[in-house]
Amino acid sequence: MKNRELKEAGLKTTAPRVKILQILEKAKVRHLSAEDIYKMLVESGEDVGLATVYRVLTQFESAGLVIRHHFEGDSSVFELDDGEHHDHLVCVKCEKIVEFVDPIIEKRQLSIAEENHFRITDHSLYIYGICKSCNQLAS
Amino acid sequence: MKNRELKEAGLKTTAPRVKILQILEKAKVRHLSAEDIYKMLVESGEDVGLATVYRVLTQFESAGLVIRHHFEGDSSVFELDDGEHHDHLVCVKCEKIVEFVDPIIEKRQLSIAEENHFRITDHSLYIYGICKSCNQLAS
DNA sequence: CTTAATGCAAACCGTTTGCATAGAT
DNA sequence: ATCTATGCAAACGGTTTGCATTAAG
Repeated sequence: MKNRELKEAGLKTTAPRVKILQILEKAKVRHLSAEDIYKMLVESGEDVGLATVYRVLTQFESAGLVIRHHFEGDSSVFELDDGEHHDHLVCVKCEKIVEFVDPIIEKRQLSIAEENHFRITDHSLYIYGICKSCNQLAS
Repeated sequence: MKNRELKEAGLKTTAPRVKILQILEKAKVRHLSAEDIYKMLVESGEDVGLATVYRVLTQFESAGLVIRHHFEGDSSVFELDDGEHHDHLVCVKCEKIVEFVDPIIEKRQLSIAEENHFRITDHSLYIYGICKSCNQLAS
């Protein structure tokens, strides 16, 4: 039941919120834009406005249910926050995304912030490259 | 003379291009938005349109004179590309930016790409936080 | 019943583009 | 003289907001 998670986040149980949470949990792709989610809702016959999708995602973000990424480029993408921080390795050809965590990098980041007297709030590390399969296709 | 750099980049020597290049080279702040640059131009009495600032910056980017960053906030910022790679520590309050290079992180990134069979092309690491002075202002 | 959430359309904001004019070679 | 660059204003695309309506508790 999604109701539980919403309640705990202090959000009323409404159709759009439940639906969006379901989509985020069940989608085969982990990183979705507001537009992606909106389209999925429309396709599954839901009557939800794009504005609501944005509002809900923003609320989810504040509630810690979701993480918003500002990928280089146009729109933001959202992914479920399962509490496990990770960074991203992105294939610039096929857009495949591999998530990873590297304790050494994490530690160094903390040290760097500390050395510069910053109270760290967040960080984003994206490594861009070409994945194995794209690499094999002569380009 | 800026003419040389422009020529080498295959760009005609025009007043807006020369002026913008000068600003990027001389500004006390290394990372500037298009709007920042536009304001500086206007303040120094230049008759340049914002659209031109964007066009010129985009050309500079293609020419490798400048690097465009998409930080967390709204707009993009530009900095001179002096060929020295570095990452960024960004204050989310006052937007102060500290540049750094960490050899350990650099090395780990290579390993991670390799482990995942990615041929690395690029990467970006932004650490977001609150700097000392902003931290002291009770918020 | 009371107050918060939604849909719609309009507003926003950074950035881009079309077009007629000014400027570089 | 030729062809690119510029300024202006309008267009754009993602995101936010105002407001009347609907629904949750």
